[in-house]
Amino acid sequence: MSNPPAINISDAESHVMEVLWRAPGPVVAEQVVVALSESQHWQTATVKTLLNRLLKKGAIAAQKDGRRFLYSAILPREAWLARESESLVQRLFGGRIAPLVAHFGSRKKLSASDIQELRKLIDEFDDGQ
Amino acid sequence: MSNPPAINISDAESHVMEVLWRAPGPVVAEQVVVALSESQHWQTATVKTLLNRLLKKGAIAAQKDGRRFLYSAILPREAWLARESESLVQRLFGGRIAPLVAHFGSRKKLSASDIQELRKLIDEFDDGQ
DNA sequence: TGCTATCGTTTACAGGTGTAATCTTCAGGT
DNA sequence: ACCTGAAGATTACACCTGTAAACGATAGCA
Repeated sequence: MSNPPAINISDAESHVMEVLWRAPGPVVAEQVVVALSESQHWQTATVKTLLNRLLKKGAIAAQKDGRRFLYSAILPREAWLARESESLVQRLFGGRIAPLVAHFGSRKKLSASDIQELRKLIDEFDDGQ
Repeated sequence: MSNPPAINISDAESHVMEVLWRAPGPVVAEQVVVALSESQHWQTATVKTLLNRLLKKGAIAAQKDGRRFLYSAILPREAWLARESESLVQRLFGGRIAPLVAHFGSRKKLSASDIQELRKLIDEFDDGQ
């Protein structure tokens, strides 16, 4: 108990994080803008704001490289996924995923290969312990 | 295409909605306060603010009953669950639930009975089509 | 050495949220 | 016919978000 204060990533910020997570190494602001130019079309200024907010939150780090900065993620994507998904499953389905899966299934969101994949997973869990 | 504008429910608001969804019929504000007094300990005024915001958003309805109002949900819980869970699965796992399930599994969040339940579900989906 | 293109920094600004306090109205009791 | 207490309505207010524009510093070119 008494975890580190828990960093909150807003929706817009998460797009920036995704770029940093995917990048093989530290990136400069402009690279983020370019990487996002397809999905989001944000001004450079917008991305810079987001980078600064993430910095302030401690989700990313910046190291000076001459006149500009190289940004890299500190918060691991895994940790973020864990918090986000667990909190949603908690809020919406009382903490159990089966109802979530049921929900998806009943809305015909599952293809045959999804089902196959799920079955494999479950088999693994099962003999996993 | 061109769905109704999509009602957004904030976190605090969702607790109020849960009360309305659970209630067998319309309820007055004070009942909501009481119902929430365990989990949240909000002042009556806070709950009223939330009820009004939900009204303005069209998520709930109010019918006059003497000097007070009876509130009831308009937005179906099902619709809300659908939007919320699909958007999270989209954002976090590219729209597929298998990785979400894998995630939970790898974090040892699944009990034996969870696994059993999941397996049953999947079997159903499978011959369901 | 002065100008400009480029970075980062600061400021902006409206709308949503969490969390109420305060104001207004009116039904019911004295 | 008042007063009071409960309901709803209005106002508050700080922080977070989305989305930038404006400002300031400075490295490199002319």
